Amino acid sequence: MTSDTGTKAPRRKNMRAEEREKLIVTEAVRFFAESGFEGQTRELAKRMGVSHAVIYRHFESKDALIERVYEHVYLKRWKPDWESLVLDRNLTLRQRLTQFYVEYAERVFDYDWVRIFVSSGLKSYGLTERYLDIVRSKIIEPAALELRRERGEPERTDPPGVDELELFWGLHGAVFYIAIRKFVYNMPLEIDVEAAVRNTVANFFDGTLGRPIESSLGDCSK
Amino acid sequence: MTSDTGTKAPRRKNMRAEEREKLIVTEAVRFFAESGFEGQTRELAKRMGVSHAVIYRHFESKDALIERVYEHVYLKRWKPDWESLVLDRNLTLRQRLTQFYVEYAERVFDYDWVRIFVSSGLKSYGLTERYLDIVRSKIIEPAALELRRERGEPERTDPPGVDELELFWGLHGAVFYIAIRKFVYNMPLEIDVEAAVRNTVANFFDGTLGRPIESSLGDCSK
DNA sequence: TAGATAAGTTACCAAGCGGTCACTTTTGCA
DNA sequence: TGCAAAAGTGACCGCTTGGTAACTTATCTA
Repeated sequence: MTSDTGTKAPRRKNMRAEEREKLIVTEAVRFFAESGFEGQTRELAKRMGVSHAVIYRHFESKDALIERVYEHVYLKRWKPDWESLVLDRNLTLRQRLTQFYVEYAERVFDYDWVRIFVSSGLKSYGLTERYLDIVRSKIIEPAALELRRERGEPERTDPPGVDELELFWGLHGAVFYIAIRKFVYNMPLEIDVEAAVRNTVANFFDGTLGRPIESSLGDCSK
Repeated sequence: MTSDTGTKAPRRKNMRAEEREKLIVTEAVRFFAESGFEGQTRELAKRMGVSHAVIYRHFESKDALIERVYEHVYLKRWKPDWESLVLDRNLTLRQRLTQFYVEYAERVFDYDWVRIFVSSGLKSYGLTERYLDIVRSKIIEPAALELRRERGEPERTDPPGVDELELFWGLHGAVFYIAIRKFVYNMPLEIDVEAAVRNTVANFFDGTLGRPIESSLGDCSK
């Protein structure tokens, strides 16, 4: 019956533990992004063409797997360069934030990331809080301080007040909402994401009344 | 054993169907907002001090109940006045949008509404899409057309282009993100919501550079 | 190449869950 | 006051689901 040429050909390929674990995490990211964390391990296993017991050979529990998914999705995407970018006084604050948000959107605005982020916010394992702490301390606060200078205010060293922070949370929200519309609300975005981000930052600085409507190519690099 | 005074006192109170249904929906709204739609009917019933079969006497299925929750949460909160408010040329566009978003936030920014809205976005029953259609056609598009006039552009009748719409989606996002931070990400908002909304709208019109940082009392009524 | 070890499978458990049904209790009304 | 209809209960069904264990198959190495 078997048509192989004498050498016992394995019907099934085994993967090395490490490789399989990686694959499980990768698949799980996409899977949980689609189904939410209620998605069943059997379904996930089926996607990999494997029995669901395999998952439990490599992960202690479903929760342990979810933990790994978090790590993979959150921590791996933060670019430490961004922290110095915001402080780089060779550029205007507007240039810095434009570049930051364009790069940020590039790395973070995808189906998996956005949905898992929002899902876990609803579940509140405390992970979104931790992530947003990073955003605040590395981006929002520094930007608020830089704005003082940009505006030519006298040098001060006191930490930014609530209103100064709120301002930049507002920008962050406007940008992030682009991703929410696309990946959570499933609204068709007729403009490409980069252009949307550029426009959002531009409008943040200039205001609506001070600025003509730009084409989607929106240029604010200078 | 029974200490009542002779008249057969009912051990259990029955509710009228209509009243019970209302109570179930009310409780379900809060319950699903907390637990997501995976929350069990037994748990929900326990909160009402009732067996879970009661739910199935009044609702065909869990899905039917969820449907009712949607209705209750979404449709009941839209104020038709808003549609004419946006068009009211006795006010500046800035005044109109400030008032709209302040009222909108007042009605819509609560734990139940925001979480159910986002949850159902992730599940995509198509309901968020329908809701956002209302926002677009009643607020975003009219506002975009009014802005042309505000800017003193020559009268035109063509529908607003993508970029004109994007601009106002940006404002909407910045405002809504306030609610997301508070009820989804569970971030402590140190500023009151109305002030945050006012500041967001003000910044939308003036831009950051053109405007001093305001105190949380942020006044932009004139 | 034998056999130890790692990877994968099948069958199963026990708890959870949506939903139903026969029954009891309450209540409105003739 | 008595009784039929409405409201509520508890036990049960069957499917799902996370998790386990005994077994089979592949792979690495002495």
